[in-house]
Amino acid sequence: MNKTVQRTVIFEELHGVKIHPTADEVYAMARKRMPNISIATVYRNLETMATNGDILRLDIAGKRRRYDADLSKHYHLRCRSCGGVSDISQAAISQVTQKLEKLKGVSGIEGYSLEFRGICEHCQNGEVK
Amino acid sequence: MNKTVQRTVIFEELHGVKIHPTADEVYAMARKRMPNISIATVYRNLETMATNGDILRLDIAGKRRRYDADLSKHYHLRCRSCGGVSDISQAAISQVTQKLEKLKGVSGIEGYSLEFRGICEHCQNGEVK
DNA sequence: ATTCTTTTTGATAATGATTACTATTACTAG
DNA sequence: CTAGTAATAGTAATCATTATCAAAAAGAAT
Ligand SMILES: [Mn+2]
Ligand SMILES: [Mn+2]
Ligand SMILES: [Zn+2]
Ligand SMILES: [Zn+2]
Repeated sequence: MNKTVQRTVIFEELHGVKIHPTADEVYAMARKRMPNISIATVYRNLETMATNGDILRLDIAGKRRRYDADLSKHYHLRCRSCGGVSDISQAAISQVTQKLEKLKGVSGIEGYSLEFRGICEHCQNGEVK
Repeated sequence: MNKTVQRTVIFEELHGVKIHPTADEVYAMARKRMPNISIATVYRNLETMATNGDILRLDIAGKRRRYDADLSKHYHLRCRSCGGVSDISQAAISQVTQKLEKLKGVSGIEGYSLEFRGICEHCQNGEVK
């Protein structure tokens, strides 16, 4: 992992925002400091950083991929209208959801999805799919 | 919503399997009964049925979209290795997860994702993004 | 500092899933 | 049956992401 100006700019720009930007949005931010940076460089580095655990990759439900420089454990609220992502702290999550159920009209929260990840029975047994 | 043979075939094929197929997989199944059916027809009808609430659309984490004819409330296990989806009943879910944490080696479950859906503060206030 | 080796970049092409388009065909009400 | 509407087959377009690759930059070794 060599140090490059591009890498630094991408990392810093991602750290400077709270909007959980897409690659395109990071690209737009980076271009202001580095007009010749390539969109491919942005995609490539965001993926590398995410793989290395330096940033979070937010892969959700058919929408564009977003990235998060905040590595602390927390949850996200995705807006059905604008597609944006905002944070929900882990500490607040259970309290919030219980209260939200009772406070109608105060919040737009409409539901949540729970997805388990792992290795299925077939793969555990080495069967071909 | 007219009745068409294609619609019936797609619906029946989806009901006949437990694998939560992708559009491609439904297409492959449907072709056996109707060799000239178009992939576009499969995509179109699966989307329409999902929108109408006749089937479930399983949009998960950057993977291909899958569909489920089982409308009962239940959860899914997605395999990291093959990408397949299998069911977890709602009744079993909390018991299972607690027990799985203690039974190492017996299950491949490695984590889960929780995503909230709703309208964010900005959109609730009618602000442009 | 100079050369060599490896990594990274920028530009662009390719990919792959989904969606859009359109002329033709199938439904369905009357 | 016929007119009017909806759906289909075939294919093109879209769009986010990946892949490719020659040129440039970074790091290591002299
Ligand atoms: Mn976050
Ligand atoms: Mn299911
Ligand atoms: Zn919003
Ligand atoms: Zn599997």
